[in-house]
Amino acid sequence: MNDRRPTLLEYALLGLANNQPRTGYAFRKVFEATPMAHYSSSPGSIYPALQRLDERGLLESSVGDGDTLRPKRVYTVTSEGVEALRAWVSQRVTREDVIWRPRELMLRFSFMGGLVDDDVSCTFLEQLAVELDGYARSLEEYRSAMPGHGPPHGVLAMEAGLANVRSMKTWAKNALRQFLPSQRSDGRG
Amino acid sequence: MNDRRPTLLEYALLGLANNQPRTGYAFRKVFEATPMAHYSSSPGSIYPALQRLDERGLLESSVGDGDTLRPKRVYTVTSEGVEALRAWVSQRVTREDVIWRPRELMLRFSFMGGLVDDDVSCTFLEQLAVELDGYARSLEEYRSAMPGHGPPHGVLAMEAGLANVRSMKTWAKNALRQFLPSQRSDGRG
DNA sequence: CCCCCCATGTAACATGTTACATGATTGA
DNA sequence: TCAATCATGTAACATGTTACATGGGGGG
Repeated sequence: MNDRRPTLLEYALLGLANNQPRTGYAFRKVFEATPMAHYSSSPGSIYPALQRLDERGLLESSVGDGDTLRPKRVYTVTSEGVEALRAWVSQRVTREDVIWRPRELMLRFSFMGGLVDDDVSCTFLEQLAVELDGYARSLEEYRSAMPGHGPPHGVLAMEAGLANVRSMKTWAKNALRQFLPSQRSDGRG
Repeated sequence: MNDRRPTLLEYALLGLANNQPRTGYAFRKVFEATPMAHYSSSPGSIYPALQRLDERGLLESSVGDGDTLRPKRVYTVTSEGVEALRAWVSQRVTREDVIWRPRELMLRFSFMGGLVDDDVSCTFLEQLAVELDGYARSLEEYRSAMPGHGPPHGVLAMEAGLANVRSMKTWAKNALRQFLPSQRSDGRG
C-alpha cells in the first residue's frame, strides 16, 4: 500500500473533484484547456493517479449505466478526500514553499473557495506576503554580491526573479483586502 | 544508448560546466546555495545525470591525482556540449515555453552570457515579449469569462498569473535595452 | 462507411526522490 | 581522536512521459 502524501497532480485532481465530480476524460480536458494548473493531461498520468486516489479512499468512483465494456467512470471526492484537501490548503506558508513551490501555493489558494473559512485565506495571504518579503530581501542581497562587470545575463535573470517575487507580494496584499473582516466597525461612517 | 534530448537538469549542469569545470559535489552546492535554478541537489539526481552527459559526450571528466578509491572527478564541457547548449538557448521562444516552461526560459537566458552574440539575447527578449503579450491577452479573455459571483479565489489566482506575466514582460522590455545595438548612430550627437 | 471526438486504459521507459553506504580531509 | 564537511556513488521506489491499444457514438 502507498501511504505517501498525495502528489501535486493528485491534489489538483482532488480539488477539481471537490468543485464537481468528473470523469477521467473531463479532468484531462481541464488540464488541457485551463491556463491555471500546469499539469500533464496525458492518460498515462491521470488515470493511474485517479486509481491511486480511489484506492486511498480520497476519491470514489461510480460507473454509469454499465453493460458496456469500458464503462464511463465518474469520480467524486469523499469526506476523507475533502479533509485531506482542507489540511493541504491550510498548511502554514513556508519560505520553502515560496522559493521552490510557488505554483503549488497558487493552486492551494485557488482551491480554498467554498472549502475553508475566509480567515484561512486571510492567514494564507498574510504569511505569503511575509515570506515573499523575506525571500525578496535575500535575493537583493544575493544580487548585490554579483559581479558588475562581464555579461549582464546573470544579474538580469536575478532581477526577473525579484520582479516576480515583488509582483506576487503586491498581489497578495491586494488580495488580502478582499478577505480582511470589514474595516469599518458598525459605529460611525 | 539514450539519444533523448537532455533534461532541464542536464542543461543546467551543462551551463554551469560551461562557466567553470566542477566536481559533482560543487554542482550540488550550487543548486543548494543559488536562488536561481530550482533543481534537486540530491546525489541521486546529480551523479547519474553527470554520468549520462559523460556517456553522450557532452561533458568529459578527469580524475584528480588518482591513487585513492573514490577519486575526485572534475567535469568539463566538451565542444559538443557547448554546441548543444548553444542550440538550446538559441531556440525560438514559443507560446508553449511561456506557458509551461518559464523557468527553463530564464535558465536559457542566464546561460547566454559569453556563449552567444548579443543579437541572440536580443531576439530572445523580443520573442519573449511578444509571446508574453499574447499569453496575457488570452488570460484576460479567460478571466473575463469567469463568474463574478461566488468565492473570489479563482479570479484572484487568475490575476496572480496575469500580474506575473505582465511583470515578466516589463522585465523583458527593460532587459532588451541593454542588448539593442546602440541607438545613436555615429553621426550627430 | 469513415473519421473524429469521447473515453479508458496499459507497457516500456527515463527521471527524480529518499535512504543508504562509503571513504577522504581538515580543524578542534 | 572525533566531528564536520568534502566527495562519490547505489538501490528501491514512485511518478510522469510516450506510445500504444481498445472501443462507443455522432455527423458528413
